Amino acid sequence: MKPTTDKADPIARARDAFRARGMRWTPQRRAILEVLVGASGHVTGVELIERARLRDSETTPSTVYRTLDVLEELGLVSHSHGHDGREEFHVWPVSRHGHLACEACRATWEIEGDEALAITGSLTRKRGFVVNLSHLTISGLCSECNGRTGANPGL
Amino acid sequence: MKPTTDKADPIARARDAFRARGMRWTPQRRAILEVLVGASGHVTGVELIERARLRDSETTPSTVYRTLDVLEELGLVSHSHGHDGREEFHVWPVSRHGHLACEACRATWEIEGDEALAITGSLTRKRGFVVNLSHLTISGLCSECNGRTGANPGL
DNA sequence: TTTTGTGCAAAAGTTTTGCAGATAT
DNA sequence: ATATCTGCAAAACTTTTGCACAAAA
Repeated sequence: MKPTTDKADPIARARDAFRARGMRWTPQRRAILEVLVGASGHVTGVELIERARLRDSETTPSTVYRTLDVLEELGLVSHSHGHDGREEFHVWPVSRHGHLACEACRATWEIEGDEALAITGSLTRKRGFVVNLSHLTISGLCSECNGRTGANPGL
Repeated sequence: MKPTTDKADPIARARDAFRARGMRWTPQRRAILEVLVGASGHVTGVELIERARLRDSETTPSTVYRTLDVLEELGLVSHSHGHDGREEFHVWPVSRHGHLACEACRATWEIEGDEALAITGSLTRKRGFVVNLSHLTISGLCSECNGRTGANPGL
């Protein structure tokens, strides 16, 4: 039989992490975590606010951003910035993959497996640098756009 | 003897690019270009505004941002976003290199040569994807910080 | 002279902050 | 009981936009 606290449940782990530091486990924090866990890939601050409101209509922007700060301090979440400059958050990089983004058509693909290894490998070997794959977005031109782009003399 | 228009001068080339498209070459645009060319690495929008003002005190934010848009359309400048979310601009990626950034100590290194090739190579071969190196920042933990970091259970 | 660019001022959009009241422990 | 959170409202900041005037070609 299972214990009431499932050790594999990320939400439960987060709750424990909060409590272990004397911080409180509130409905808002739970809602925000649930959204993050349920999201595949990135979520912007604004999306997070909207989705969290669906679960707890009282959730306000300030709470969301403050919670995200805490989550990031706890190492449970990390954020980067999209091409529009807005923050993009993601939880527990369970699926350790990066992204490939075409600057022309805006399409994206995931980078994982061999490709990921080709990128991280040399840096790890030569520099001892551990790449945070989930934070990685490589941009450029995809094969389709590469043909029909005449611009960018400098790139 | 040299021609009056030095073909190697990036400012002159920019001026020609503008005029070739029926766009005007103004003191403000010149000032902004000079700042960009004179900057090593990235400049944020706000920095650009301040520095351009030193050369032409009349320069306004709107002009700076509008000029940057144009420069980007012309392929003379590209931008990305720093970890604080602000835009970071850089001119003519003459030195085609990416950046490596440690999330803990914030130190950065350049990625070029073999390392750059290791990263771009597989993507080009397998996907025909042309990486925009000058837009690339790989983050993670450097060898020094990697040892002394206990946090980030998920990373 | 005509088209394009600039300055000004206000707006937009995301994220932050202060404070009084509410809540988890 | 009390230290921590939340909501609210206003502010902070960067970037964008509209419009009348100025300047380049």
